[in-house]
Amino acid sequence: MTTTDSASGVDFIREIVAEDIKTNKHGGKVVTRFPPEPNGYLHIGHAKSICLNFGIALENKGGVCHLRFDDTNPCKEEVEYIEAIKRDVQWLGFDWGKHLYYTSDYFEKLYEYAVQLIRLGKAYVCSLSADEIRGYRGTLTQPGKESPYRTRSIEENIELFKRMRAGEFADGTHVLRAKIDMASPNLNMRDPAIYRIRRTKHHRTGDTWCIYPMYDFAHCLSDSIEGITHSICTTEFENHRPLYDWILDTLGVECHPQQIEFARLNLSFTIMSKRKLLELVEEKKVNGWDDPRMPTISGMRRRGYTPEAIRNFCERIGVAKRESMVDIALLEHFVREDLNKRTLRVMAVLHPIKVVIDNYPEGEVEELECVNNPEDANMGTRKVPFSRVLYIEQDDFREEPPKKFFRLAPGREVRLRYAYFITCVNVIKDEVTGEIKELHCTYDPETRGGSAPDGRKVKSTIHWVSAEHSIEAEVRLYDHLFTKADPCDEKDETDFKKFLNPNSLEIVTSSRVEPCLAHAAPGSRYQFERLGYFCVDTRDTGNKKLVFNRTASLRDTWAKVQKAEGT
RNA sequence: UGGGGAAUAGUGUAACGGUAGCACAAGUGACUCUGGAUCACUUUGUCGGGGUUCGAAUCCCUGUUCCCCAGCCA
Repeated sequence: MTTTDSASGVDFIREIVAEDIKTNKHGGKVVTRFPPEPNGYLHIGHAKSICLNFGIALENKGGVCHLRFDDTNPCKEEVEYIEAIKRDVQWLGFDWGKHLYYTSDYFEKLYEYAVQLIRLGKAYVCSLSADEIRGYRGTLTQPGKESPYRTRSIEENIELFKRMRAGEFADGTHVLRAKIDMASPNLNMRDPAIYRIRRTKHHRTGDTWCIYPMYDFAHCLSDSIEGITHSICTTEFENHRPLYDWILDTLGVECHPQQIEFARLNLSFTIMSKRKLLELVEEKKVNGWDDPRMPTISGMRRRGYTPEAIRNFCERIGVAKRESMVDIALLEHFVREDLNKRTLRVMAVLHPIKVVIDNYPEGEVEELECVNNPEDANMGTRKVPFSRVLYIEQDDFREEPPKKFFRLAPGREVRLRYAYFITCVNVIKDEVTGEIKELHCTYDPETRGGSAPDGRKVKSTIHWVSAEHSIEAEVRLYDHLFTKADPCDEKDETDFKKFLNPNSLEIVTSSRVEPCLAHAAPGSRYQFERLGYFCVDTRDTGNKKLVFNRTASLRDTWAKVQKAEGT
């Protein structure tokens, strides 16, 4: 695990933690938690939080990080999400050990805390409707009005709250509210609701409860119950901290964790809102939560990302409070960096064009030795069959080569990687359409393996496969999900879908890959030489079908040249 | 015209009164049997205006801009 505190300073949260350890604030303990709501899949923004929370626990002796499902709203939560979240955290490389918790496990305790709050005269049952409560709340600039139910006696409140629990009231008829200050400039302190009635089956507690605690009430107390020392969350909860502290102080609990806020991750050309991601899934704009175009952990895993790459990314982006938008190129950099070191190189031709080597003996096949990974000699070599009829990439041939195009062209000699120098001698076209059907070339037998005894050089090396021996595969090329760096930067909340990239998925159906890929394991990763990093799709690869997902393309200087020349 | 936060190269993030650094991106060159990788070099920055100080990204004053909050969501 890479948790090296690189050259310069640590982030402000780690600074606080270090200081607290030094001053023995929590008896020297460090207990953090990652508290997802099981209402969707985890995304790269969650990965940042996971790396932070588990990372801090790992870096400090005796540190622990809990995984706690914040399941206080049964309307939105499902078991499927719980399983997915656990899988994703584990896959990222983190271990909560025995510290797996659910807020719903604390429902009884939380109920008792609520009763205690009532006894203290600090909570009351309010029978205003939701609309009325909103009206009484006031506005950002005007104070709210006190609810007429605010003065109910403690006894009456306890009785009513009991009856709420007993299911005597319909949804929405009553709510338990903290009695704080309707004139507070912080709207969260204007007698926030802390329990509501919801006759919804809970995915874990079933029909046991018909009242459920609100986040503000449940979260701080769950932290306290678990002995959390540092409760790290995102900046939108900063306004909630006074309430977090008020509840714990008012109840006088022994453990009062410190809430610390950091800025959530924004990544260019994608979105990070669980709600919006759900929308894409439900409206079939993508093929599920694990669609390789999604910024979800499961999507990235299916796309071929490695946990190491994601962790390195999370470490590099840092932790701070300012709102920011990280360039998705940085994420892509870290996958390439990791995959470059670890993947087997193979040859695959995405858009094949037939090449006949005129002077190569018909029927002959030779096995040529290819390096598996030039970055790592330990990965060895493999044999790849070569024969008279080959496929090369359409892009690697130009009948009329532009300037700076180094690849194959009529009369030009190039190297077939690990094979021979070939020279294009003829171009066969369809008489009607003019489409290039096949290329005829000659090879130089002296250049076997890829180098010329006479020392002559070629400008380019291209990849190839033997027509007869190669196998067919489907290759899925992905591009950014959105065409706009910040798709949510619009007045209208629904506008983000206008910027969905229509070309985010390109399916190439008749690619030809090296025979060694015939039994490639689902999920295994490769570099297709000169093209990019690809992995075998775990969902759609079957007996008859081989499907590859492009994780990331290789850096392409030629594409840059073309772009610069405007061709 | 309430309250809470935040402003450092194109992007992200350090520097905690003492040389503004790192990564990505961009550019140049070297090398190369991947136009990959690698290596070297380069461009670009402290939100504005005042002040304190020998010295300010850092401290003070002031202005500006951006983000969050009026769910019985989290």
